[in-house]
Amino acid sequence: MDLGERLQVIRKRHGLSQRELAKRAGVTNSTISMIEKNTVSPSFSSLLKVLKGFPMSVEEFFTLDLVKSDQVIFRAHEQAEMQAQGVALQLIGHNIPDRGLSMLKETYPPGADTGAEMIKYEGEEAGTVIEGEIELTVDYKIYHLQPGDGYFFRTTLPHRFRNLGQHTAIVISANTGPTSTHPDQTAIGK
Amino acid sequence: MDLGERLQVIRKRHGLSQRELAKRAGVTNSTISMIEKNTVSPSFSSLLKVLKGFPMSVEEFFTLDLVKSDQVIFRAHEQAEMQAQGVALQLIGHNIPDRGLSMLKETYPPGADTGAEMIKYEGEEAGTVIEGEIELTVDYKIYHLQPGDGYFFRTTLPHRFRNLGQHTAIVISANTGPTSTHPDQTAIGK
DNA sequence: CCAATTAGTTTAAAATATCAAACAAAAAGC
DNA sequence: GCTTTTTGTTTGATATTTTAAACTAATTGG
Repeated sequence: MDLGERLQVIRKRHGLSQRELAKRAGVTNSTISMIEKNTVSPSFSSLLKVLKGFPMSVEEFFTLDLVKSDQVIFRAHEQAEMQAQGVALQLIGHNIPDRGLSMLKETYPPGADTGAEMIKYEGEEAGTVIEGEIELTVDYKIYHLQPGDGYFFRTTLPHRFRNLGQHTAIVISANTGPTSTHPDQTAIGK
Repeated sequence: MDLGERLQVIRKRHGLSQRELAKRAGVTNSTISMIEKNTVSPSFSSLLKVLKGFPMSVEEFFTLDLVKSDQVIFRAHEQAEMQAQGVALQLIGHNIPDRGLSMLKETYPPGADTGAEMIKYEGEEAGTVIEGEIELTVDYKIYHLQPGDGYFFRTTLPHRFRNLGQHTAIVISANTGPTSTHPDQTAIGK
């Protein structure tokens, strides 16, 4: 954070000399000079006085972009950074259309069963198994999911979840669709 | 601009005592005390040191919203529990509009950071912490999430995830929106 | 060209911030 | 209850910033 440079750039942008800014701010010109040269580290009160000379808020002062940059490109840069900073992401579901979102943490005791397959309205559902094992039936095809496995399907297809194992199973799921706006129905409907 | 109050609120939000923050920042506790009581007006260098203790950038510090607003996170105990045929469901987010769905399993090593807050296109994001601790910033408000806690927010708000803890953190998240149709961008963009 | 103005820099007192340590008050253990 | 720990506050010594004024350099105008 080069405070001095920041102040100087902004001051010049306003077309003010050190003395002119100092006068408006109620400080001496030497103060401005030293701050800009980073000879001193101004007190917060002094900084406030100086900014009043523009005038400019503290937030604005610190968030002002000194270099003109393209917003889109800035985003791309941020995105690259994030991956470089060690965040590992596993995409479980992909290619999605339209609709609302609900996320559920589902705990399946041994033997639990969502019951006979049922059809929800237009929507999608994705999920991943956190703990235990789950049997998933979608469109009359049977899948066995273990921790780390994920799934994605259209809720227009008949589906069912069962825990046939000996231990409790935990699934984190999210689903979209008209029913999502009615949590109760969604929950029971699962 | 009540600098003292601002610092105090943010410090407490981070769950730090004056001494603890001082230690991390490399200043004395008396400095923190006096700044918070507005007894002194800290030098910019001191302020920088203090913010490093969080850590937090100056921009973020001054733009952070101090007031509590719309609920963004849903604590473990706040989440609606539902039972359907022996399946325990915890509703984490609710009331959702329209859009597609993507689900991610996100692994945050200690120190991981999604980087500067960024704004995605129209959409929503919900999630829950499976393991470890995560610091979530949404719309310049900070939340600390622990296993069982969940969150929900509009991706039009600037947001950021960080793991400030010593252990790996795992979050299951789902998000909707136009970007969801582009898995790569979505994944990295988080 | 030479004074007069304006620019930014530097210097030694005055004002202020920071540190180290002691203080008070509350919370946590026992 | 009592001690120990943790919290935030205060105080005198030290370090830093701020001022006021002098200084340099460049520019403007006559």
